[in-house]
Amino acid sequence: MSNPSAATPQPLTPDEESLVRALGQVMHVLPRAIDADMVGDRQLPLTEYTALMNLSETPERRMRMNELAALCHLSLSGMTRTIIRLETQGLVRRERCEEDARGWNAVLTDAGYARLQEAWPSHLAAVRRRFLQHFEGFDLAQLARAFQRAGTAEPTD
Amino acid sequence: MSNPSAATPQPLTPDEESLVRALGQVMHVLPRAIDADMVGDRQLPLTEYTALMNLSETPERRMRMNELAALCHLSLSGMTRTIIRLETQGLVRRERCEEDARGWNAVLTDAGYARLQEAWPSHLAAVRRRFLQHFEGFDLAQLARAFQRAGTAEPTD
DNA sequence: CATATTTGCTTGACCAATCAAGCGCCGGTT
DNA sequence: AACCGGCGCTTGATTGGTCAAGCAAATATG
Repeated sequence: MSNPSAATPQPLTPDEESLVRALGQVMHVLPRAIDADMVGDRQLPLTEYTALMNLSETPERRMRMNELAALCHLSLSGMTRTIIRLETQGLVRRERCEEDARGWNAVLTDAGYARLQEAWPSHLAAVRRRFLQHFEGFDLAQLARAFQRAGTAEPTD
Repeated sequence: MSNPSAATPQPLTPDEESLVRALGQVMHVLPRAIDADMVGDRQLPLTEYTALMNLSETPERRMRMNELAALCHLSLSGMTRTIIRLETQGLVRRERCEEDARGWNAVLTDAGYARLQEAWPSHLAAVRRRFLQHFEGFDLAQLARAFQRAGTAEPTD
């Protein structure tokens, strides 16, 4: 009767339950909404924006595919494909890596930088309006730390 | 010079910045991690689990495709396809709707209910371990309200 | 009451992501 | 210096979702 392996575990409290449901909703709605904003506004999908942005934050505006993929939360092959899309638009160029001929650098072109500058305010506004706005009065640093912990996935086992 | 339409908007504060980045990480990592836990543990992908769960919470264990799609954060066609997958496993059955012959009800079978019972603790544990755990000490109700606001997407315009 | 419009759902075409396999290049071993 | 396992990236196949078109039942309209 009190066999722990057969026992039904404690269910979530109502507050936990609503938080989990609300997070589910946000995870579904937010990226799509922001992407739609940016496409509608500047014709630049969120994935491509993210790639350009990460490149721009680097001193030489270039990065190895490896590292860029990680920063964009994309698999390596997903990153390859995104960069190809950007390359055909002339926003990025690929160069063989000097110190390792297997590697490639994605390099932000001037056109790419200009496109980013143009799209940046739109992204900023979307993030503010659709997300940050709803957290006024919260301790954002504390929240950020909690999310960083949750975002650091331990392997499944 | 002070032309507002040409002015660069205020960038995010460092705290805002890290919160946004951390949320991006979470949105990418969490669903995959929980899905992987459940598939590894119980062979039941998160999408299918969610459908079963929503059906089970209804008095007659049945629901119109419409409503179920909304609760599962899925498009209607995505829902159709998920239900078809569940149907071939015998976890769900489809019945014509009595009061409107265009409509269908997805009905949770006994096998489906059993499967859900079996998978439920695994889902619960994953949610606790990967998410809720990191928010001990937070005002969860307040957080939930903020996420509910953020999850209620106003149309893009 | 016949016809047009709308509604509920499925189907087809597509797309962006993933995983797995492949291809060169690297670097250590003998 | 020839080999060989590992690494960086791309390519091919598949998947799970979306949107748009289709179909049948329902409802509104003349």
